[in-house]
Amino acid sequence: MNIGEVAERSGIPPKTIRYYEDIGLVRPQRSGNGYRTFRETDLHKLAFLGRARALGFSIEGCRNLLSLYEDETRESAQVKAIAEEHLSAIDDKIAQLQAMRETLSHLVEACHGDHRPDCPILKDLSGALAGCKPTTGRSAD
Amino acid sequence: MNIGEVAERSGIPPKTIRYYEDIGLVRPQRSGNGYRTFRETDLHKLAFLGRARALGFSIEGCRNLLSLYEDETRESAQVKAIAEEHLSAIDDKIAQLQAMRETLSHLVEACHGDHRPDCPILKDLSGALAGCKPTTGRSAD
DNA sequence: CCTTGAGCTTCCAGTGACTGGAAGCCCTAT
DNA sequence: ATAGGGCTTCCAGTCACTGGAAGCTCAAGG
Repeated sequence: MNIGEVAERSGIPPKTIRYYEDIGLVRPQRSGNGYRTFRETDLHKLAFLGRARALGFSIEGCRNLLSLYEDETRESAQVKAIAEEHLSAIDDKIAQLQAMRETLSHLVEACHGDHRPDCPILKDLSGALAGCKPTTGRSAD
Repeated sequence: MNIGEVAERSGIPPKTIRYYEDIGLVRPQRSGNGYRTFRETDLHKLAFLGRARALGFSIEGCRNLLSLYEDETRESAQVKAIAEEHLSAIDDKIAQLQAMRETLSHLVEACHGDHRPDCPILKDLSGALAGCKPTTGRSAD
């Protein structure tokens, strides 16, 4: 197969496939005219990479998963460890995004969104403490 | 103030502050020796940027927010629009991550994580359909 | 046989938002 | 005079591609 066909069948664009070759994730052969020639196993590998990437694994994670996949002496614990590490990274990201979401959605709700300049979003960004009534001077530090 | 002091007071590292100057987010003055000189307003701006970045706004988003902040003729609707767009981007990311999390956590649960090579995580990545019992011989190809 | 167009090749540059490091100037203290 | 720390600039690297230019190859049509 040429690169166009693997691209279509694996769902990975030609550019990316070339990049994957560059960084040693796949090693297609070459035919006489210099074109890359992919076998079914290459296609399989690329599809594997596509799915791993879709699950958010980094390229290095994919590389490790792929080498475990091809290693018949692997222990599933190794795979699980990689996956668990990634899972916890995902959880961290979700938590971080949810914290942002929390703050931001409150601010958005509080903003009138009209033609006047007053804006609690900008007020917050400029350093005002949210929900802080200007009572008797001494506010939080 | 020199860069070190603003860095400490704004919580933004010197490198990043220089970068922000490069891309035109702040314009500190220069003293005779070539050192950057920051005023309180610069510090304020940097703190603003720090908070906006912490909420996940892109640099361009920050630039827009900052220019609205400094624009007395702004309409809060403009600010709200930026924030809402960002909020929806955050929601998209959260959804995407949660979808990954969902799949991945099922796979991790299903993996024994022992010293044997059998691994549902790799099986899934290699293209097997999840929950597909290999009943009477005819398995997936 | 020639042309045309698609498909392939390589290489270089850019993305976002920094971050690290090198080389060198400035300032203060000893 | 020297040592150090802080400041300056510029260049390169990160991550995972993506776009584009210049040029070769191949199959089909005239």
